[in-house]
Amino acid sequence: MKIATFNANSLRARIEIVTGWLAENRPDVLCIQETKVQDHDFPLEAFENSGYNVVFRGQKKYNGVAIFSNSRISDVSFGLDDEPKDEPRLAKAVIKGVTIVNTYIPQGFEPDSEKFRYKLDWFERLGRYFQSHFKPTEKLVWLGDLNVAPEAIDVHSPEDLFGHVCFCQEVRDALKKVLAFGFVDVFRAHCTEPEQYTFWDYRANSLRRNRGWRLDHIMATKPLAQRSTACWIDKTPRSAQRPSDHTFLTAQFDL
DNA sequence: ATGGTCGGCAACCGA
Repeated sequence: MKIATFNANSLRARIEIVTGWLAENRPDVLCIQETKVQDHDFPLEAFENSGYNVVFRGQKKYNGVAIFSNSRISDVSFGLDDEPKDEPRLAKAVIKGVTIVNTYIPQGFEPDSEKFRYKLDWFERLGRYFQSHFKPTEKLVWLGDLNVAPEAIDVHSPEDLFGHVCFCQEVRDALKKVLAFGFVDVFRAHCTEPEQYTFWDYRANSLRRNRGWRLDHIMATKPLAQRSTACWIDKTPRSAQRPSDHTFLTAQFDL
């Protein structure tokens, strides 16, 4: 079973990238973040002949999540339990007996901002969400744009970025606390190499200089992680009309 | 050098 994640930064702007990648790679599940489309404008027609079902929740301009699958999608819900639920940031579903939680975690703006406090709270609330709905012994995947680089190896310049909202100690501790539920970082379980990035800022020519970050993740509970056989990063083709600043991250499970 | 570039969507916000 192949499970993948991609931050689209507008699904409509990158529809050919997504349909093309699906056709070529045929994952069982593809989770998307930052669809940036309201539900009544979701580009369903583009996927009509793709062989994929899709569930989604969006809003105007920002955020938005979607789950694609070539199998039946059941037990669908959106958002955290308490207010603000942030439905366009969390999609949950069960596919082939695996529970999928697809999140677009708030980016956090700057360390001294209200938005960063909101981000840290979001991790706390997500930790409670996992505790109250699931057990670490079940087949559960938490994936998406988590907006955290877990370790120094996961950013291009750890010394320079230590105060950043996606790398500072507070946010890494917040991530660790959620992972303590019983999640394994599937990519790192298979690859310990440095410079394995999933995101490059559009600004400052960061892709050319490989000034990247590993912010997109596939976390799996131990029983599931033990069955993972590979995990890899596909860069979106820069030759595409509209390339993306994020990659497709895929995990393969022997299920 | 504390900038830069995208996307949405119509003046800036968010990343």
